[in-house]
Amino acid sequence: MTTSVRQTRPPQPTLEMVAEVAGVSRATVSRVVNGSTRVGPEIVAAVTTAVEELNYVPNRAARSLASRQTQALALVVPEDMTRFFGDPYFAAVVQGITRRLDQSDFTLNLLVASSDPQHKTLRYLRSGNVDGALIISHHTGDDFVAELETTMPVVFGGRPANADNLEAYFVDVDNAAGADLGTQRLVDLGRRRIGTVTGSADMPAGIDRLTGFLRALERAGIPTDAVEHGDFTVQGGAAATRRLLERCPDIDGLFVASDLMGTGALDVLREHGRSVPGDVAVVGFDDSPAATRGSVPLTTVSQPSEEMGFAMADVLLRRLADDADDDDDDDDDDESVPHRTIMPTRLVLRESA
Amino acid sequence: MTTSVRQTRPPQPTLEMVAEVAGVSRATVSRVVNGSTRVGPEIVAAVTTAVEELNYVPNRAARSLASRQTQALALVVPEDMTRFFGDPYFAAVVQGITRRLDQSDFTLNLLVASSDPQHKTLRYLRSGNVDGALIISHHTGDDFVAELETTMPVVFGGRPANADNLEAYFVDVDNAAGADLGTQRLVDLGRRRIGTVTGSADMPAGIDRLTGFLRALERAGIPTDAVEHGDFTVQGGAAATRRLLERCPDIDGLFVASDLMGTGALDVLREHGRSVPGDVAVVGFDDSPAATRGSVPLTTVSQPSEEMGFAMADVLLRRLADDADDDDDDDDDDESVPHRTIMPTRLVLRESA
DNA sequence: TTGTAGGCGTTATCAA
DNA sequence: TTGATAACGCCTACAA
Repeated sequence: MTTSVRQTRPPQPTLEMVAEVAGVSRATVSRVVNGSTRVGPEIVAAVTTAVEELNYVPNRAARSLASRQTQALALVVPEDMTRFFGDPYFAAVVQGITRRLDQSDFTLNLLVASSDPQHKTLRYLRSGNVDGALIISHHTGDDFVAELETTMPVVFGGRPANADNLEAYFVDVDNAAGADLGTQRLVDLGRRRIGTVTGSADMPAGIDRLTGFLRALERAGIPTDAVEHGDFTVQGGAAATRRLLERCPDIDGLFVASDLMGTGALDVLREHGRSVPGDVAVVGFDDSPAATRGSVPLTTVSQPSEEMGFAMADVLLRRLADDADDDDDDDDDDESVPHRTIMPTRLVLRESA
Repeated sequence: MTTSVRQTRPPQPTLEMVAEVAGVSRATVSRVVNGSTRVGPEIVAAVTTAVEELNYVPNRAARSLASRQTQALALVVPEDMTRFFGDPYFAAVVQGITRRLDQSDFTLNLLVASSDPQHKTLRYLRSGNVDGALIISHHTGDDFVAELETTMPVVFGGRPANADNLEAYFVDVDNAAGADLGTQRLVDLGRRRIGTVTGSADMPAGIDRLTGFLRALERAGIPTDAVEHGDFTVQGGAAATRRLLERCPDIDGLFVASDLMGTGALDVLREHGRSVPGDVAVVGFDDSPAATRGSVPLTTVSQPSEEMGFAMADVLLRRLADDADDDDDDDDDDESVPHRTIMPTRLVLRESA
C-alpha cells in the first residue's frame, strides 16, 4: 500500500452494467430489481447474482426522474432547533412517524425550519425531493403552507391554523375536551381559585386548550380571570406562572397547557414556597417524559403523541397510494382516507393533582 | 367553488417552459438559474421574469442526475430515537451543522438509525442521495462505516472506533485531557476517594475519558478501583452510581463521563442521602443543558458541541469542494483539509464541585 | 454571449 | 416473458 493515495472512489454500478453481467436487457434487470412477477425464475436468479456481485444499488435521482416519485416524505417543523429538541412531544411524534415508515420503503426528511424563514425549506420541498409532507407545530403565521398544499399532499399534526382550510387532512386530539377533563380534575379536588398557563396563542392547540379550560370553569361557576399566556416552553411556562402568582396569589389550582411548561411552573411554585399539590394542585397536558422530570410527578392529560405521528404518516401514505391508483376515473370523492383523525385523551393521575 | 373537487396538482414548470416564455434556449435559462456571469443583462432579466412568472424551481432529481451532485449531506446517528432526542449533546451538534449549512446551499438529511440495522440507511446513502456523510456517536460494532467511506467522503464527530482508520477525517476534543482536567478538580478539592461513571465502553469518547480519569488519579496517588460503567444515558448513569455506592460507600468525589449521566448520578446520590458537593463532589462532562437541569448545577468539563458540529460540516464541505477541483492533477496530498480537528475543553465551575 | 445536442440512470411503452 | 426505445428534466461540452 502506498502511504498517501488520494482515495479514488469507484463509480457506482448501473443497471446497464448489471444487465451486461447477467446477459439480459436493462429492462429486465429493472423488472427484477422492482420485484415484477413476470420474469422467468432462472433469469431472476442470474440478475440477482449479478446485482450482488456488483453490489448494485439503484440510483435514486434517475429512478425518481423517470418514475416521478421519490419514496420520501418530509416532516416540516416550523420551530427552531432548540425548541424542537427541547420538547419531548416532538420526539414522540417523530418516533411514531418512523415506526410507520419502517413498514414501508419511504424515507423521512426532517425539515426544522424557522431560521431561514421558510425560503430554503420551501424550495427544497418544491424541487421534487419528496412525495408528500407532514406538518406539525403549525402557527397562524406560517402561511407558506397554503402554497405547499397546491404542490403535494400534506397532512397536519394538529388542526391547521388557517380557518379556511376545510379540505385539509389532519390528525389531532380534541384539545378542548382534554383541557376540560384536566381542569375538571382540579374542580373535583375542591379547588376554587383555578388558573391556567396557556399554550401559544397562535396555535390551535393553545387556543383550544384554553377554550376547554374556560368551559370547565364556567360550568363550575368559577371565575375565569386567572389566565396567563405561555408559549409551550419551560421558560415561557415559568414566566407565565410568575405573572399569575403575582396577579392572583391565592390560586389553589393550575392547569398548564403542556407538561414542559408544567415543569417550569413547578419550579416557580417551589421558588415561591407553594407546595404541590398541597397549596396548588397542578395538571399538565401531553403526558410526555417531561411530566415526570420535575420535582413533582405531574398529573396530566395524556395524548397519544407517538400514535398521532404514526397516524399522520399512515394517512399521508394512504393518500399517496390513492393518488397513484386514480389514473383517470371519478371526480366524486370516495373519501377512502378521512380528512380528520381524532385520537382520544385521558387523564393520568400522578402526584401533582 | 365546487364543494369536493379532487385536488388536481398542476405539473411543475420545467426549464424548457421557462425558456419558451423567456424566448431563449434551455441552456441559457440553465446558466441564469445557476448564476453564470457570462449572460447578457437583458437576457438575465427576461429569464428572471419568466422564472418568477412560472414560479419555477429546478428539479433536484434531474439536476443531480446530470451534474452527479446532490447538494445534500447526511448526518448518520447510529442510535435509537429516544437516545437521540434524549441527549442535548446531539441537539447542539445538529444545531452547529445546520448553522454551517445555512451558509451554503446544502441541505441536511438526518438518519437516526439503529432500528433497522443499518440496511435501509446504507441503501439510502449508497443510492446517491447525498454527496457526503457526517457520522456521530460511532460505536465499535458499527462497521458499516467502512463500506461507506469507499462510497463518499465521510467526516466523524469523535475519533472513529476502528483502530485501522488512519485516513479518517474527524472532529473531536482531547477526551483524555478533558477527563483529566475534570478529575483533577476533584483532587484539588481535597477529595481522596474518587470514583467514576464511565461512558459506553465501545465508544472512543467513553474509553478516552476513562483513560484521563485514571491518569489524574494515578498522578495523585489515589486508588483507581472505583470505576463503574455507564452508557451515556440517565438511567445508565443512575444504575452505575448505585453500583458504585454499594461497592464504595465511602467515595467523596465522582467524575461522570457525561452531564446526562450526571443528572442520573445526582438523583441516586440524593436518594442515598448524600449531599452534593458536601458529601460527594461531582464533575460532569459536556456542559450541555443537562448540566443545569438536575437538583444541583453541575461543575463540568465543557466541550464546544455546537462548534464541533459546525466544524464537521465545514470539513466535509471543504473536502467536497476539493474533490470538485481535482480534475486530474496530483496524487501527492496537498492536505488542504486536515484529517483531524481537535477542539479545546475547559472546566466550568458550578455548584457540584 | 448564445444555441445545439448528447448524456446522466431509470422507468415505461411498445413490439416481438 | 423479454427487449428496443423513448421519455424524465437538467447540465455541459462544443459549435456558432
